[in-house]
Amino acid sequence: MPELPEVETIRVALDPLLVGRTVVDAEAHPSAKFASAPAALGSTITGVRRRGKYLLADLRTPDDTAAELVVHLGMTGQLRPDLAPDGPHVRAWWQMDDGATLVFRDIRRFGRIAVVAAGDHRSLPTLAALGPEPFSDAFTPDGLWRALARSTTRVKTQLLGQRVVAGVGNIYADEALWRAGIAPATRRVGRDRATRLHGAVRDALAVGLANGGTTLRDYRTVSGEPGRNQSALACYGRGGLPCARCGAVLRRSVVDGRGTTSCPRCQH
DNA sequence: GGCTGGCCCTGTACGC
DNA sequence: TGCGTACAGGGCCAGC
Repeated sequence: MPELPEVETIRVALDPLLVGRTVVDAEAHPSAKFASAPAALGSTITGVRRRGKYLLADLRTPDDTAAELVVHLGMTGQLRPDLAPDGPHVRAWWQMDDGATLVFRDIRRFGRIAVVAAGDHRSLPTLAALGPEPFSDAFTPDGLWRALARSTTRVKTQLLGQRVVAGVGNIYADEALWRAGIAPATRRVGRDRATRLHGAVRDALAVGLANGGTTLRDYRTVSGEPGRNQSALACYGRGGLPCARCGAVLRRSVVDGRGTTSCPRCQH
């Protein structure tokens, strides 16, 4: 499930392959989630950015206007130049003027593709309302505390909601809450705990980024390699195993419908 | 306006 | 071996 570290790893690899290239052919699955991919036809890619879990390719269209190709990888999405466009689970592809073809493969079809006018994210409400980037100056301990205090929703669900901070999914939410010593179902987070959580979010994401992302099943880098962060996880997916901090058995539970692992002793 | 829960989607694991 | 069922979960939306 690609979260910020996985999407950023993909972005870094795609940037040199795509910037300066013009899309000369494209095709998409008829589903409304993917059907607008060919709208990038004729456009030149001028940059590849990331916002939260969204990849944004800046486009200069044939009539010289600015647009964006927005890609969300969902749970099983991959962007690969080494896959055949007619292969299984391919939902879209774009052929570039250098002959390379970027293929979007998405087994479960939870991904999404949109071509929009630059900055016009009205058709993507989560992107439009995205919170601060976790490594930006806009993400502060005080801002996180205030954002969390505005709601009584469980802290893990708030992290997953993308509004208090962008780019955190189920894996890194569990990891960050474990690092901060906060129980995932907590509804009230005070200033001190928000400060701990702020650092923990950054730390968990930074480790994931340094390891090229977490591969549990489907995530692959642009070159098809798995990430290396799965062996660095302290909490997510380790239910039934001892907590690396206190030795208690990590507990598997469901928080607002999401599978969750936490330590019953050191996460309060 | 905030919150909750259901839906989408398909491969895998598991029980019978 | 084959079938049916549960489960995984990010984003969106309807309903309260």
